[in-house]
Amino acid sequence: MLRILIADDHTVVRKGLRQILLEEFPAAFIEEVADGGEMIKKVMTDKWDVVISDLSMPGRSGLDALQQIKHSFPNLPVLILSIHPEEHYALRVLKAGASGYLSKDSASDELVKAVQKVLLGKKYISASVAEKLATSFAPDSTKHPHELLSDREFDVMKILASGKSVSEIAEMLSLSVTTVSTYRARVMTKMNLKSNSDLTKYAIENFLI
Amino acid sequence: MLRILIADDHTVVRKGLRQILLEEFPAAFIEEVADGGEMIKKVMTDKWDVVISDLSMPGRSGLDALQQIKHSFPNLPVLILSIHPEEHYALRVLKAGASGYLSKDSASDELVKAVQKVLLGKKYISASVAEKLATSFAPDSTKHPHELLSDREFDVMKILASGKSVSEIAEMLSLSVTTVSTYRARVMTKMNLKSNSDLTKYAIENFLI
DNA sequence: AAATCTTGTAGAATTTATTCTACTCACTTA
DNA sequence: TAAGTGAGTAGAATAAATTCTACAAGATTT
Repeated sequence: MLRILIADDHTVVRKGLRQILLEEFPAAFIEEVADGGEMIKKVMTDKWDVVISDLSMPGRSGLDALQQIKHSFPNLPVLILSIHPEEHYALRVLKAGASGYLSKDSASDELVKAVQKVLLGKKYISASVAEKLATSFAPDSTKHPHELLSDREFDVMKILASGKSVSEIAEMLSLSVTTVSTYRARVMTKMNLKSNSDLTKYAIENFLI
Repeated sequence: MLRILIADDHTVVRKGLRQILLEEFPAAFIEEVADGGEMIKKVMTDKWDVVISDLSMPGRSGLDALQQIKHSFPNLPVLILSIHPEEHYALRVLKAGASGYLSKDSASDELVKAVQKVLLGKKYISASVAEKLATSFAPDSTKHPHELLSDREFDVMKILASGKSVSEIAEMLSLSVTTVSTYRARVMTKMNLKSNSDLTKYAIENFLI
């Protein structure tokens, strides 16, 4: 019998997952837990065919729990679910040993497909994650993206992240605005971001400001 | 027969809600829609006893749709669901005419209780929302600058903080770019900030994004 | 009831930012 | 050593954002 463990702190989401899975696998035995700690416990005591876990749960996070599970049961497939768009976490999650990463707004059939795939021991990789994966083979991809920046680019990046406008920066550094814009464009390409606010988020997360 | 309309862009959440409601109201007729526009359409064409809607959906937001619904059907109870903790949105949502505000991590029985209550024409107010309500009558209730913003301004502020450009927002909300710029200017004045990155910082610090 | 403020909306004119291209100089690499 | 690459810099053309103004509908205050 197919045994599926669901871990998510939202009751609504657990019920929804259960429902979707039961429609496809009517004979499955499905159990639900609400946080990472319980998930670990269940994984240790019972046998499962697949675990579907939220990434961000109270207490021990999904990622943390994932690593621990993988340590004890390297062959147990774990699908990670998240409210975050794929681009931010997918890589990190796959590197930690997950068999797939799905954002919570995926359609039901995507979930079902993913489960079927990982049950065969394969990985489930969506198109956008695949792309991300491909670029991650670039030679210097182990560094933090901001380490790719040249000095001037890095300067401009930090000042932008702090909230200054392109023309203020041009004034501060005695450069043409177009020069600053060029730096900005290069920064955005290298760091794979779009807006100044993305920069601010990045800088905050990485303690650059 | 009890007729319930569910609006949420996440399939998983819709299924979960349906499941929880069916357990309590086995005879209920439940329909699902995935965005604010569809919700409006359904509300206009059919008769419902209660609407349960997500707050943040693509396209027309839940708040926006709520106001339109309340305009046409002042007596149709609408329960608003959100992933955000109650304190930030509850007041705004209730003021817009919702019958209750629940965060998505509420337990199933809280949802059921809320539905039962609003079906009687009453409001569902959780303890923490009640407290918030009470303090909102205190004279000094403008601690957080963002509470000064109008609904539209608040919408735009959040989207800006998340990194979207003015023109993307205009597109998303079907407004002129100049309108969005006007909102932005008003937001900046009211919150006494200068750049979009300042907004991002603010939003991160105040858990709005 | 009248006067005043707030909100939602946008146009015209203007300011700012971006793109695309390009040039020089230093530094690698075949 | 010749050729290619990356960094620092801008200009012209274009695109995006802002400002200032305005107006109607509601809400609030006097």
